[in-house]
Amino acid sequence: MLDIKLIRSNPEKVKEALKKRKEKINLEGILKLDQERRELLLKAGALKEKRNTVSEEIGKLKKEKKDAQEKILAMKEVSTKIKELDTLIKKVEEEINKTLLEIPNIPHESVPLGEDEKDNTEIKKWGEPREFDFTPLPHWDIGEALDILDFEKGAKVASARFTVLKGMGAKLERALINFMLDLHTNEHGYKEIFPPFLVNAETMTGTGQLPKFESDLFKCENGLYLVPTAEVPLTNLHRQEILNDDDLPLYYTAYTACFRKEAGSYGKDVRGLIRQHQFNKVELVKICRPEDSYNELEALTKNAEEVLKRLEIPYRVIVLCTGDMGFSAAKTYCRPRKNIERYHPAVTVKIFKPEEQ
RNA sequence: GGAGAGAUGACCGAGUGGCCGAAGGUGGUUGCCUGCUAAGCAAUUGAGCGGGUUAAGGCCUGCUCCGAGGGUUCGAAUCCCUCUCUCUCCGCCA
Repeated sequence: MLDIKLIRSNPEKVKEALKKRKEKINLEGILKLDQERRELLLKAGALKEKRNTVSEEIGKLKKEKKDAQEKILAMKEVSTKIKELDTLIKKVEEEINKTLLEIPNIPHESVPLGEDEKDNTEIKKWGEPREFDFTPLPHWDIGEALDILDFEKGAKVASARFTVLKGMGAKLERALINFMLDLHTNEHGYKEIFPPFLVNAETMTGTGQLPKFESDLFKCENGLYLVPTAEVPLTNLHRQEILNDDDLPLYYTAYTACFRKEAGSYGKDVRGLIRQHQFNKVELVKICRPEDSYNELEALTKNAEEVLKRLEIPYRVIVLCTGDMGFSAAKTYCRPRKNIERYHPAVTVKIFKPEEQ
């Protein structure tokens, strides 16, 4: 969420950012509300000052056993007015806050301008895709053939977009989680965290999932939400805390299962493990000084790339354009769900060999 | 689920209607001292939101904040109601 002060003092910059992101949000409205709020604050403040001083006088008069009735009556009226103003201020503030939560982050200047996926820029490619002298099968066929993936059972015990891992498939999943956590904790200096998989609404708001993207989340009856990524509990570990400069930067890594409703994706990626309601992820989060954040992002991306290098999976890193970035991002190397893009022989050949399309 | 206790500043901890943004201590910062030495002395040290002023650092000023929200009152950390969280004991489940 952007600071209202930034918008107030630098409206052109914010307008520019919104334009880049293809967001149609009217800043004039919020600026007017902000102005209104400050005017009301001034009025209420003056009345409160009066109430405070006169109330003190009343206290003194009473102590001296003098009559204070007149002043009490006058203050009664003032109090009523204050109450009215306070109610109004609260209403205006709620309105401002609501609008602020709808405004996305300002893109970093290095982010390419663009509309959508097709305008993302590739900045790095690693590894040679393997050559096959046959047509490779997609993972869902191989997985079922090996009896390590079972999509039908997933649908049976839960629903579509759930998968049961069996035997070596389950072991492989567990091994990958351990491999990544070990790598990031032993060699990259991250602290391992095991956070709750369910979080409250404040936490979801802290990372920008709420209020705008509630329909993407699974919500429990008691009001808690299933985490869509470990980023949510990790970044919220320090929500509304003032961190000591000496303690920065903080590097956290965590495994969680991730839960996403995938609303509006009917018919997309219906096969295989690409778009699941539940999947496993090892997340990297850094909390650092603002001036260091872009360097830290570069280092973090390298840490993530290391996983793919060691697994010998060819990949490419793309920087998302302004139109394709996530709501609260200022710069991203990840598309949702794809992160650093890997080479899947049967699925992503085109990305790696565009000339053969 | 039942019974009880509690929530105050970075931390500990006083405070039951006006003189409390809040005693005292710890910690932090600054200065002094330098043969009682992992010490002593002194000063200083919360935040948010506004307003004024300044080239700026800053300075002046108002309001709000004692878990959250509401209420009583001229006036609430202090009284009343609701909620949340923490702790202890009992039960239940595993």
